[in-house]
Formats: sequence, C-alpha cells, structure tokens
Amino acid sequence: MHPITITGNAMAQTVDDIADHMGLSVTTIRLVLLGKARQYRISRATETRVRDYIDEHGYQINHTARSLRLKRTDTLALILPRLSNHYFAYLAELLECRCREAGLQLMVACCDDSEANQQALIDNFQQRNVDGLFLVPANAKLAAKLFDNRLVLLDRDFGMSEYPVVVSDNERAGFELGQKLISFCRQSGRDPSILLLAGNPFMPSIDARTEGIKRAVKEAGVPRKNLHVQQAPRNGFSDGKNAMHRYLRAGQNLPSVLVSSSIPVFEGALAALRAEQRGYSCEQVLATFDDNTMLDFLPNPVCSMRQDCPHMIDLAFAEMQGLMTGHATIGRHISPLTLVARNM
Amino acid sequence: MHPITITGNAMAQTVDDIADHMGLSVTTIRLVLLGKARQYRISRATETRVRDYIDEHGYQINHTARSLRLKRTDTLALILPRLSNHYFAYLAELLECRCREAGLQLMVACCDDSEANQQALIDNFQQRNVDGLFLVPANAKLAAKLFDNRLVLLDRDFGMSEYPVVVSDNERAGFELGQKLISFCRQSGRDPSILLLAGNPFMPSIDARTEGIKRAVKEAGVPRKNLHVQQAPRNGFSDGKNAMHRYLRAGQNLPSVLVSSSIPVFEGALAALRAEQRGYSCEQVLATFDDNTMLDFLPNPVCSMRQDCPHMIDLAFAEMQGLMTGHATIGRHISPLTLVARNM
DNA sequence: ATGAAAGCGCTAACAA
DNA sequence: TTGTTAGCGCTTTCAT
Repeated sequence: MHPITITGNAMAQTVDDIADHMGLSVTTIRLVLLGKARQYRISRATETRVRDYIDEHGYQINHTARSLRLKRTDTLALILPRLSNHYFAYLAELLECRCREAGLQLMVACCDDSEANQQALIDNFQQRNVDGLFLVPANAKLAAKLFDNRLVLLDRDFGMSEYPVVVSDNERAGFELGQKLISFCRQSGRDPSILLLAGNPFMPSIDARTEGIKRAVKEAGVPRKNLHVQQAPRNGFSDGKNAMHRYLRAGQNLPSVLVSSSIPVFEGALAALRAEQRGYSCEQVLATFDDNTMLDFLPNPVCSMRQDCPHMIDLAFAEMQGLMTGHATIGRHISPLTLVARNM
Repeated sequence: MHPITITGNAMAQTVDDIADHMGLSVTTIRLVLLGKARQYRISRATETRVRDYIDEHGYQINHTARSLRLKRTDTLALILPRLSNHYFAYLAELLECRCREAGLQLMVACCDDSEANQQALIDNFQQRNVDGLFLVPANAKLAAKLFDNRLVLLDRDFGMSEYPVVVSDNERAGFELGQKLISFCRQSGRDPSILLLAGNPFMPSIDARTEGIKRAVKEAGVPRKNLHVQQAPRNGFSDGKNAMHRYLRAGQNLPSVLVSSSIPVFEGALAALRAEQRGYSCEQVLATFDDNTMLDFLPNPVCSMRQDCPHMIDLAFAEMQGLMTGHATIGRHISPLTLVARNM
C-alpha cells in the first residue's frame, strides 16, 4: 500500500517502488526523471504516464544512497572559531550562499579556537565524506592530504601549509592604519602616541596587524616608546577588557590613540574605560581592525580597517572549485582592506 | 577505549578491506571496533591483533553508508533568515554546539526570508534525510508532517502550526519596554511621546512588540496620538534608515523617545538621524529590541530588551529530542526577555 | 568464538 | 525502447 502524499511531503518513495507500481523498470523511470526521455527514445505515452504519476505521488531522491554510490556528497564544510563574531558569521553567510548556488550544501561548525575541537570536527567531516573543507585554522599543525587535498584555509596564514590560503593583507592594513592615525595626530596638533591592545599573538593575522603598526610608527619617525603594546592572550571581549584594566591600573595615562586588534577586544577595552570613568573623552582617538555599523555611534574620531569578505569568499570558493575539478591553482591569496574613517 | 582516529591520510579503508587483509570476517572486526569483543568472547589474541592493525593503518567509518543502512543521518538542519544578524548567528552557534554535544551535526542555511528559498532548502534537507529541522519560518504556510514531524519552529509564532515552537515573549517585552520608557520620561520631566520604527508587520515577533508598546501606552494613560508608528516593509538597515528619513521629511519633530523593533532597524534609524544632523542630541532617549555591546557606546539614555538565546536553544533542543525519542511534548514555549538600561 | 549473506536506494554498465 | 544487475560500505540476522 502506498499512502497518498502531497508534493514536497512524499513519504520516502524509491525509484524501485515507482517502477513496481507502474509495471516499468527503474531505468525507464530514471530516464524521464533525468529528462533524458527523448534522447533515449522513451515513448511519448510512457513518459507522460511517468510524469503524471510523479506529479501526483511525488518523489524525492535519496541523497544518502546517491552519495554512497557516487562517492560524492555534494557537501562542503566550514570550520571557524565562532559565529557570534560578526566577521566570521558574515564569512559563513557568504560562503553558504555561494555553495548553495553551486548546488553544494555547506556545513558550518564552530571550534572555539580549540585544537581538540578542531581535530574532532575534521574527523567528523571526514567520516561524513564531505567533498571539501574550508578551515579557519586554530593552529599551525595540520595533517597533509586531508580531504584528498580539497582543503582551503581562510583568514589565517600559518605559513606552513601545502594548502591554498585566503587571507587579508593584515600587515599592510596595520601599516596604513598606523600612518593614518599618526598623520591625523600631527594634523590635529597631538603628539602621536599609541596604545595597541593586541589579541592572541600566535594568530598570524593578529600578529601581522601588530607588525604593520610597528612599521608605520618606525617609518613615521615616531619614537618607539610612544607605542605601547598591551598584550592579551586571546581575542575576546574579556581579553580587551582585562588588558585595558591592566594598563590603566599600572597608572599610565591614555595616549592620543587607542587601537585594538579586533572588534571584541575593542568592545572590551571601551567597557573597561567606561568602568574606570577616566580620561575617556570624545576627543580620544579610537581605532580597530574589522568594521561595524555601531562604530558610527561613537562621538570620537574613529578609524577602522574593513576586510573585504565577499572578495575573500569569492577567492576561497574559486580555489575550492579548482581543487574539485582538478585545475588546481594552489595559491596564496591576499585580499586588501579598506580604511574607514569617522569624525576625522 | 579504542582510538579510531587516524593520523595522516589513510585512504578510506573499509571494514571489508581490513577483514580481507587480516584473513578475518567483518563481524570479528566490527565487534572489536564496537568494543564488544569481550562480550562476544572474541579471543584475546584476535582482539589485540585487530587493535594493533587499526592503530597502525587507521579506520574512519563511512558515515554515508551507515546512514543509508540505518535510515538515520545523525544530522539536523537549521534554516534562518541570515547569519549577518547577530541574534540569529548567536542562536546558530548555540544550537550547533548543543547538537554536537549530542553527537549530531547541524547544517545551517540562510533563506533571506524568502519563501522560495525556504522551500528549496526544506526540499534539499528532506532529500539529504536530515533527522530533524529547526526553522525560523519565513511565512505562515507550511506543509504538515514534514520530516516525519521532527520540526521545531524558532523565533516566530505564526500561530497556525501543529509543530512545537519556541519564541520570546515579545508582547510582554514591548509592554515592559513601553512602561520603562514612559516612567523614565515622567521622572525626568519629559512629556512621554514615542516614535516606533516598526519592521515587517507580518512577522509575528515584530507585530507582538508593537502591540506590547501600544498596550503600555494605553495603560499608562498616554494619549494615543503621542505614539507614532512609522512602518517599514522589512527588518533591515535600509528599512530603518528609509523609515526615519520619511518621518523627518514629513517635517515632524522628534518625540522624547525613539524605539525600533530590532537592531538593524535601529542602526539604520540612527544613520538617518546623523545624516540629517537634526534634533539628535545626547538627551534623546533611544530604545530597541535585541541587545548589543555596542549600545554601551552611545552617550544617550538607551534601553534594550535582550532575548535569552541560551534558554531558547535549550528549549528547542529538548523539544527536538522529545520528537526524536517519541516522547513528544509538543508545546509552545515562551521565553522571557531582560530589560537592559544604559545611562538612565 | 567467528563467518556469511541480505539489503538500505541509488547509478552505470550491459542486455535484450 | 525498455529491463536486469552489480555494486557503494555498512548493520543485522542467522549459521556455523
């Protein structure tokens, strides 16, 4: 007995079921399903009969069975630190959409920058036979030949890998940001001095940003002692907050510019500043990497470096397509950032 | 415990391969793989031999084959409007994590509130045999019996469904927010008047927020004309911006309080205000649904209603587990919000 | 204590 | 024009 079903809601009917019920063979059914009926000269009558039957009873292919047979799941995966960070969430949204347009489905998972979580997820995705993996790596160590080499690294370049990688040009961004801040100080009659709240220094992107700023300071002839780097262990809100508190409690005065290596650190730093009620005027120059609409709300001069997420995803996806079709153009892509200045 | 992970790149080995290579049967291999060796009195020697072989050569189960056999994919799906909205991204992060803890993998997809996209995604996930679906519905129409009824609705209650649903108590939140704003006005000697920038009115959550505010206005004895509702078609940045521009260009003065129905609308509205350089002082009372750290940065009195995402995800996941184990407690869950007041 | 075999639903190669 | 069959790798049931 076959229950009457509504389109889009068919109780898993198989091609065999349909063939049996219609007294035809699976091949016949499949050919009209694939639209190859004409090509293989299936009779007009049969085709119509099959069409009607399917229109009425519905049919949804069993993708699991297809995958097993074809050794291909039409599924890609993305592992990133967290989705609650807008930058990563935006990357995920863009990539998921891009994949879907290409008939692939994306699985997104968060590893919270934990090496163990990352490894567990990699294993999991291997077992699930995903066709390829996009990875924001939590660390430098990565086995070779994973996913039959269909692996694209994103956002962080640990420099060790035989995998293609797409990152922002963080060193240059740091340099340009530093330049802009220093020149703004000079134009507005302030002595250029910078406090940099730097997140996890083992992250290549964070480190590059720091280095870029250092270079700007050096090339602009600002005394090195005018750049204070307050180091935080990671890149979160609490890291920024704690780092700022430490700085303030060391009794130091606020420099003319406050820069942070990413948005969560920035938010934490401002929270600490507000809590201490000290020296946080509308004149204080602020800067951060990554951008956010909410920065518009600050009365201060604010400068941020925006990463080009759509561009990065385009590059990463193209790289993956290359790997999947064999035209491997294994490459290192470096995407430029854009400086966004507010109230300055 | 038996480590089944591999280091390096063992080319997908099957249980059959291993059995062949070792001159044993698949059953034997499987029994030690499952840790049932003792139980089924497999000889100590055989067990060790198998263990060693696997430790050396590695083995990753083929999840696709397993799924086909068991008619179960250990995969759940989540369809939501977009990930670039922090609220949805946070929900996704929490849910993905929760699922993973339970040995399930989550597939996240964005439908951009398009009915067509949503339907395509539902079909796709059906074909992929996901065990259950979490859905932030884009519209009221939904086929019955989807996913063998393992469907949990999130964030929006269209009120028509036979599926369990988890939402925030938006009407009450609107009411409490309205109360707070009105009493603050009265305390600080302002005449209570409210401009509400309301997003897509066909979204139950948005509508409930509006209704809550209306009720507060009414019960507080504020003249109805002191509540101006500026309607926007959707819930995005541009919607807020356009709505605010329309309001200002109609030549109206800013009321004592400006409320928006969600964060993107709020951001858009503030952008418009800043663009028009008009009447936007630090005294202007602001309010919005949903919360965001960046609201801390505003010098104004700001009030927001924070949804309890962890709680909502707990409820939704528990509901899904109920559906999957047959203890269906089909229910409607309404999660309370928290008022967050800044500078007031 | 271990082995053999059926079958999940699909695709592709080969028959008729 | 249409039909038959052999797997994909796993789990389960039934035989040794």
